[in-house]
Amino acid sequence: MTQNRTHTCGQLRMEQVGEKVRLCGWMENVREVGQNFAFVVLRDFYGTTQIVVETEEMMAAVKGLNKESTIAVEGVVRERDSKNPKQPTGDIEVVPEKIEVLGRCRYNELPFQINRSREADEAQRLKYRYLDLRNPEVKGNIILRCQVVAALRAAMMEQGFLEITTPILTASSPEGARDYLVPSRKHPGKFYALPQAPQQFKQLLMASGFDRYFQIAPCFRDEDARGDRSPGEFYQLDMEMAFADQEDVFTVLEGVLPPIFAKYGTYNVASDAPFRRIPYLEAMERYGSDKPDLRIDLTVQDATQVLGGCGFGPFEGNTVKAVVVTGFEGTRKQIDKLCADVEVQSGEKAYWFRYDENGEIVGGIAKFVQPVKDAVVSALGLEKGCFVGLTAGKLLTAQKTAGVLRTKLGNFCPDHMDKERYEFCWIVDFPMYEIGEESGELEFCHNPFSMPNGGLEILKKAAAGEVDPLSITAYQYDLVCNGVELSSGAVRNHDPEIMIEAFRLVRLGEEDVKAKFPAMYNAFCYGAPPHAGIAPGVDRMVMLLAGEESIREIIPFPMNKNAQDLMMGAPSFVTQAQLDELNIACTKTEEE
RNA sequence: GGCUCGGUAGUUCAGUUGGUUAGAACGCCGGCCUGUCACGCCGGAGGUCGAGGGUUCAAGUCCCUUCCGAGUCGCCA
Repeated sequence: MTQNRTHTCGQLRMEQVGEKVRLCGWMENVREVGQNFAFVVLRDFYGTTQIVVETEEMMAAVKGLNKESTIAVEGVVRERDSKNPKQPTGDIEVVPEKIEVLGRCRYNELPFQINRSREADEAQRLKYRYLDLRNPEVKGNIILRCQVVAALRAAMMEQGFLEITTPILTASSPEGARDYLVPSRKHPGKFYALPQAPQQFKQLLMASGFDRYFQIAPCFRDEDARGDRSPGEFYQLDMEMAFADQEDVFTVLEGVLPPIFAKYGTYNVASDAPFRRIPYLEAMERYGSDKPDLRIDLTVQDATQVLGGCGFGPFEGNTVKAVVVTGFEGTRKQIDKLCADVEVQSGEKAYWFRYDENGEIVGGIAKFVQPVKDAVVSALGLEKGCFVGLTAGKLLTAQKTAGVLRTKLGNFCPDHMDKERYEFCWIVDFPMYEIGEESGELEFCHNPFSMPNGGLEILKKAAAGEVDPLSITAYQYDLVCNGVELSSGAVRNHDPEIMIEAFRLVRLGEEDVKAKFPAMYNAFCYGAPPHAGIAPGVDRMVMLLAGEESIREIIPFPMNKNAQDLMMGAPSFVTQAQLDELNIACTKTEEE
C-alpha cells in the first residue's frame, strides 16, 4: 500500500487534464446533487480539489464516511463543465476510480465547523487546536510566522550576526518577573529556572568576543496574560553587538524590519529609516504614552493653566490634559461610548465639550468652560466645529488617560488616522531610576544593566547629592510600532566600576552586585567590550503583521489566559513517585 | 487580587414587564434532486438555560453564593 501522491490538492490545472493522478487529503465537504452524483471537496495543506462522484460504487465509498476523514483518491483529471474562477483549481475536477480511506473521522459532529472555527468559543478552539488549525485561515497565520522568522534570520545573518543558542535550564535571576522553576533531582532543594530572557548569556558572549549575536530565543515568565501578551512563554529576536552604541543598534533594526513588514504585513507601507526618535518625557507629554501610535495625528495639550481653576470639581488642584479634534462629527451617543471606553481601559474618567460651528461652547462640561471661553479658545488653538476631550489627575494619571483618549479618538476619526501602514518610532532617554511605589525609595526604572547617560561621573554626582538621581537618563530605548511596544533594549553597562556605582544609588553594594550577577560581573572584570542590544518580540511582530488582535492567533499551540494548555492538560498533577524523586513535598494532590 | 462584560441545542446567538410546549441560523440524521462550489428543497432528532440556594401561584428572566471564559488594571522587558 502506498500513500504516495502524484500531486497536491492545490496543484492541478488545465495542463493536467487527461492525466491519471492520486491525491490525498481531508474530505472537507460532500455536495450530493442527485442519485449517484456528488461533488467531494478534498483539502490538504496546499489547497482543495473537487472530486466528482458519478457512479454507484464511488458514491458508496463516500457515503459511509464522515467529513474530515482522510482519503486517497485515484482518478483522471477532467475539465469542468462549469468552472469556478474563485478557486485556483476551479477549472478542473478529478473523476475517481478508487477511493481509499486512510484515517476515518469517528465523529459526525465536530466541536465546531472547520471553516468557521474562528467564530467558535476560544476555549473549544484551544482544546481542539489540531482541528482549529485545519482551517486554512488559522493555518495561514502559522505559515506567516514561519516566513517572518525565516526572513528575520536571513536578514540578521546578512548583517553578520551569528545565531547562538543559550541554555533553557539556567539559574534563577533575582530581577524582573517571576521565574518558572525546575527542581533538580541530583541536588535536593535546589532549582533551575527557565530564562526570562538570554540577557546575561548574550552579554557574556560579548565578553567572549562574539561580535554580533542573535537568537530567536524562547523566554519564560510566570506573569499574567494580556491580549498581546501570552502567558508563560514567548519568543524574542534577541540580539547584541560589541563595540556598538545606540545608533548602531537602531541602524541594524531600521535595515532589518521595514522590508519584512512591507513584504509580509497586512499593510504594505512601513516607515523609512531613520525612525523618529522621541524622548520618553516628550512621548508622555505629547502622546500620553511611552508607546504612541503615530498613525494618529492628534496630540495631547496641557490645559491646567486655563481650566484647572474653572470650578469643575475633578479639575481642582489637578493637572488637566486636552486632546483637540478638528472636524469632529460624532453623535452624543458615540461620545458617551468613547468616554466609557476610556474609563474601562484607564480606570479614569474623560470629560469633553465642543466648540461648535457658531463659536459656542456646548455639551459635556460646557457650563464650566463657558466663563473662560476666550482664554480656552486661544490657549488650545480651537477652531469652530472641534471637539475637546479632557482628562485630569496627577501629572502621570492625566497624561496616561489622555493617551488612551487620544488613541480612542484617533480610531474613531478616519481623518485623523491613516490605519493602513506601519509607523515605527524609537522612544529614547528613559529615566534610569524611579521612586518605587511600594518602597517609596529609589529603584532601577527598568533593569540594572543599562549604561547611564553621563557615565560614572553623573552617578558620583548623584551620590554626592549634586544631581537628582531621578533626572539621570539611561541609554535605554523602546521600539514602538502602531502603538505596540515591540521591544526594548539598551547600551549595557560593561564597566564594573560604573555597575557598582549604579547599584550604590539603590542602596546595594559591591557584594550585592557580585552575588546577584556573579558570572557577568566577573566576566566584565576580564576586559569587556562596550556593547548594546535589543530584543524585539517575535510574537508581537507577527501579530502586527497578521493584523490580529489576539496573540493566540499567531501561536501554533497557545495557552489560555490562565496559563493552561487545554489540549495537553498542562499544568497537571504528577505521581507521588516523581515528586519523591525530586524531593518535593506537595500539599495539593489530584484527589482534592 | 480589583473592575467590566459574558455563560441558553453540537456551534454561533435571540429570548419583551417574571406567564402556554424555550426559538433562529449553521451543523447532524432521513428523503428528493445529474453541474454543485456557503448547492437547493422537504422532513426529523437534538436543551440539567454553567452550578447551588432564595423570592414567587409561576424564574432562562429578579436576589444571593459559587464555578468558568474574555477584556482591563495590578503584575510584566
